Amino acid sequence: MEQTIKIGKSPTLKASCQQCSLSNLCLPLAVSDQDLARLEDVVQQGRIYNRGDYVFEQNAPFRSCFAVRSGAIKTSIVTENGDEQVTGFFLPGELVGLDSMSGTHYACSAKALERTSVCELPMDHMEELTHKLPGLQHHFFQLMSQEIQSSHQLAMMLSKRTAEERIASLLLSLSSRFQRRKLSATHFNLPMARNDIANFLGLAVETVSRVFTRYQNQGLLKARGRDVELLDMDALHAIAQEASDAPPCR
Amino acid sequence: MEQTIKIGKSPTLKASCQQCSLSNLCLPLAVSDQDLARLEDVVQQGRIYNRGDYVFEQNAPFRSCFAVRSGAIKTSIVTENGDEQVTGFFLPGELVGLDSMSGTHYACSAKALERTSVCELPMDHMEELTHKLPGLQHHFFQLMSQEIQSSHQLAMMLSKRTAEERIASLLLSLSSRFQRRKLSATHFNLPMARNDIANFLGLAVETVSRVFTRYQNQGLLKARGRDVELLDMDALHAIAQEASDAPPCR
DNA sequence: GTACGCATTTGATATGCATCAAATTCGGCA
DNA sequence: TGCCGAATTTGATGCATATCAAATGCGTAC
Repeated sequence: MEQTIKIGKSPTLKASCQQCSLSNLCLPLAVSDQDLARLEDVVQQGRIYNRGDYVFEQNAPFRSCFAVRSGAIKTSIVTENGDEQVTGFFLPGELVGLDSMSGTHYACSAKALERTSVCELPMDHMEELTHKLPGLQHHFFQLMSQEIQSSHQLAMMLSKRTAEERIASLLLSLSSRFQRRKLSATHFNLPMARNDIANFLGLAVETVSRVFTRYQNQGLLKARGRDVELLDMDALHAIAQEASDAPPCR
Repeated sequence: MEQTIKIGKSPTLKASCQQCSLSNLCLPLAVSDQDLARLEDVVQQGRIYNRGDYVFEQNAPFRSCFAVRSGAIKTSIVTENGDEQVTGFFLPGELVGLDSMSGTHYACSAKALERTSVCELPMDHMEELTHKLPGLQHHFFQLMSQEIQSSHQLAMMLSKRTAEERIASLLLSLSSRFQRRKLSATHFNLPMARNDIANFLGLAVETVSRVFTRYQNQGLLKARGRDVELLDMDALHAIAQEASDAPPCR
């Protein structure tokens, strides 16, 4: 079936970063007004993808990174033997594709989790621009560095944390990212399926489901499908950070 | 005891990247000769650390990244509750500290695993330089992107692979990195303790030890302490990549 | 050379989570 | 509105690996 209406192929417009409500997330004041104008010459706005559409696929020739305007994207890598690892979820104001800048082909696939609009950043042009604008260059260094950090955090979770801790952490991460966008920090819709959560956190779907119900029984949250309400942020924070109640030092 | 002879504090010399045997790893031909000269004005060479010394510590003010000249470095992050995650091992020709460029303080600690010499790259000066040299900027983007990728690979390992697969992968990774430096790909000394391996791979020390002896019994390798000889690279590759012998598709 | 402490190995047991199986609910579409 | 496949939930069982415990080996300093 899958009647993919490829609006993504519609003519792209010159972006208007100045008026974008996300500009302070996407490119936090890194650039002056006249720099913004130059940026807009390079950035292409208006690509829209439906749920399940690929923004780009692993091993396709690398051209661009993408800034999420609305919706949500998940990235994942697939090994030869076919198993997949979800490497990240990207919400509005966040930049997808930085891990592919070292090669000629995309290192992961990026799939729209819901109807999603993005701005395209052709990286050859962007690199020219970052070369001219030190602030923008610095900003890109920061973004990439942050992504390394968050990936290290993920590694920490995967190797040291229990299922409950991982899920609490993810919920709190999403919460704070919604909050950054002036949305509710306690009541939101998960953009991803349980399956994606499980894969991302290195758990089985069943385990994720069980933890959700457990949390619900404990009154920490209320969840109906993807609709989630965090009822006890303090408890969740406590769970997310606790490892052992043992003495603080090794 | 720990009679730390802080040679690291000795006067640093202007680097001579041109004559460095690692320059093709560290900065692969990214820059012309005259650019190299400028690079050498910024890079400081000659810091030496003894085993166990910190090159930098988590939460200390961020200033510099470090290129390994000889020896080996491990990086790790520590959470409030005190547990540690080794996030990487760095061998000669590799660059440490890229994950800290997004903040004002180091995001991890870097510890010398053996007697180690590094070149210091003060990042404020480096950013001026990358700004002037597009090739160098591009190179830095590549390095950072690679680190994101490898961190994603680590995440994949931690969440999807068995203990045997993880260890085979690490050994092969080290092997190919030694080979890049024209050293033996099959016979080398592990720069890190079993403990570090275990932590990095999200395993218990005992498990690492057991897998080593199992591999030894199967004739895949010979290991006496840190001295390792890989006897059957093909088998190790097979183990590292196999997940299921099931049908190739999901 | 010898002794100490730490790293590594080996063994026995416990457990968190995966896996298998099946019921239930949800969401999209006719 | 009602149906169908997919997503989610719930239950029962097994296993890979952690954990606990202890022996052995090794490097280092005296």
